[in-house]
Amino acid sequence: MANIFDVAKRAGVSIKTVSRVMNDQSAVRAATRERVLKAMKELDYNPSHAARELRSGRSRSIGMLFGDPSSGFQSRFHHAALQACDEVGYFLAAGLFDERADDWDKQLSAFLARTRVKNMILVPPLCGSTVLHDQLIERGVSFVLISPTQPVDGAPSISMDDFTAAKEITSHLLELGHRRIGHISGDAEHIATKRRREGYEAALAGVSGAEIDESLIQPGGFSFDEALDVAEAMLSRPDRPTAIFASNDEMAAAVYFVANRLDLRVPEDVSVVGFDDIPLARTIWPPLTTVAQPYEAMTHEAVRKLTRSDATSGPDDVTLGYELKIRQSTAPAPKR
Amino acid sequence: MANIFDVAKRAGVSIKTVSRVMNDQSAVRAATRERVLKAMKELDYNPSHAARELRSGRSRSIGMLFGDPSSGFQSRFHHAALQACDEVGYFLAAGLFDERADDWDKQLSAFLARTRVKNMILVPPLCGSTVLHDQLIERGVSFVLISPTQPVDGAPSISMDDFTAAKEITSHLLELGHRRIGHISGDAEHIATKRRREGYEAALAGVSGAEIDESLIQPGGFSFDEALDVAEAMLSRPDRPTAIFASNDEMAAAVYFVANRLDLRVPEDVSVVGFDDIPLARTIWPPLTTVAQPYEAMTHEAVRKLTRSDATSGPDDVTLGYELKIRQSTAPAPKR
DNA sequence: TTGAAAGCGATACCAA
DNA sequence: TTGGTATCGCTTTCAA
Repeated sequence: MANIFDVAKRAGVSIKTVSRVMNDQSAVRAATRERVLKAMKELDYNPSHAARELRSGRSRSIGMLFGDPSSGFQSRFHHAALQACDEVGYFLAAGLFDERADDWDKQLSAFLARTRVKNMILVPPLCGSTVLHDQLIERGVSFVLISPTQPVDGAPSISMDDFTAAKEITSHLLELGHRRIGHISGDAEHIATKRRREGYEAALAGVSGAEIDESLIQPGGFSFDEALDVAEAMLSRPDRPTAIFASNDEMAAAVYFVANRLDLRVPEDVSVVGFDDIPLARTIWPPLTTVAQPYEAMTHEAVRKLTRSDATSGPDDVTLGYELKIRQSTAPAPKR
Repeated sequence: MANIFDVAKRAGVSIKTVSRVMNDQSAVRAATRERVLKAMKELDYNPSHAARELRSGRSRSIGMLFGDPSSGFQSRFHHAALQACDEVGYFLAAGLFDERADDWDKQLSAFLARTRVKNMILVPPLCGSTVLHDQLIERGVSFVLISPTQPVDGAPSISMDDFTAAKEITSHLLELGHRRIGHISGDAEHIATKRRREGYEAALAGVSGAEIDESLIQPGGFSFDEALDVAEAMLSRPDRPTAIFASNDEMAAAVYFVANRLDLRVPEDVSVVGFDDIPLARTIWPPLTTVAQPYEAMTHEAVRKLTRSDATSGPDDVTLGYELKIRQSTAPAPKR
């Protein structure tokens, strides 16, 4: 495998010039740069990332921590991150992280020590831990938050417009004639929970017959298991809602689950909508109407923020668009 | 961050001795080793993997390629691999791989060039590509196959006992009184497809009334979308089966999907069993009876084979145990 | 059993 | 705009 000396020799320059070309430094004449580039291509040159990392002290990896393995949410981010890192020639250093463990700070230290990453992308639910943020700041690790619980000083955040999306999907339900619409909200600490709930309430506001009923809004912690109980309670009521908006797809799956157990049909007896568009959403019956998060765009933006030297470019906090996926879990409200 | 010199100084030895201790080389007196270990701990020493890699020319990463992002199957392997690599101080280099793309050999070259991995774990469906194997062999990359399509010379393989598991889960159906049991098989090229089908046939053999009906055995390519059509055909027959054994969970989900569309109830009208135990299996309604693959054990074994220097230890091909997960998608056969 | 010195392939400082 | 050379932290060879 060719190294920098081979390239330098072939291009008739010094290794330093080759290095300059690789690192996009300006002080190289265009003609020289071309020669070097050509030599690299001809030799199928690939810089040794070990050597670059060793000498520069900078890691060319971006860290990402994963928790619950069953979350379709995280695997979509993983996929997007792999893509985004590829494109900028970085590596993705994935780590496991058990949020429920006591020694999570040890886990973090070990991860940082092993990988030496200096840049991380934090996705929910981990991105909400202030203790985690403090540790990272203390260790001089930069990070970008995706869909964060709350803003963190000095850390850019990337989100989608949860409020509008929630409002829109709730309006979809209203247009179908639903007036009693339940909401299973997420983890109380997460800002998306609040935004989605607000969107839901905003859609309801002013629609006659669709007044907000606090008892129809219950927390499900973004968890399938937790939502099971909430859905059970909601659907067992004599005045049960004709539609339920779950704050994520896993909780929507829990609603399906309970509906089936109670012999209610989706969407004939109860319409269900979710949020996220994880793979599950199109695999269950009926295919779930939901909001597709811009996983790819969010992750690309995060990687860009972490790798662009002109860190001042663009605003610190970015909000990206979503897509409403109308599938078959919603139908006109049943007559009573 | 402490380096090897700091450790050497503190332990009162040369850096070479520290290196020996790190690399588990025998030629170090026990007392010396202890001193070095103590110094490392006190200084919270973490060797620079960049330096080790650079100098030794060996990559400390194990490569793993991921295809279809929606596969719960792959995300379970990813999780297991992350764990297993952690334990032996290796890194997981994950790569994206589009099997349908024409330039997949370019993708592979790029992956190998960038990461310089010399060890890979190949999981389905990628592990079946002979072209991939040839490329890897040509490039001097060692690999372990998990649940391979077919044996590859010189590459150890790790599988589970597909035959017995399939036989057992089919027997479960027989015990419930089912006699017409459909089978949606997997990708024809994959050996697991064959083994599972054989297990299914073996269970049926000799059970009166449960003779094999070739028209009840149809290929679904391990794919949700493909299985949709097959399930539709099978469940639309006047003499439709009372139970279906799908060769993986995603295809079982497709059976649920179609059953619902046709107004058949699972398990009252048709029992369904799958294979793999992906996260989906317990999230859909009713929870799917399936075979849990030993993801963690398989992956650990693969990592062990790749990292243990005593490569001769143990047989080349290993078969691991599975677990039957009886859930609620199976019920006694309906009377006709 | 231990140590001295060379060198892996880049980057960075200082000169030219 | 370009090049020489020290250097990052470790492993390896050779010698003691």
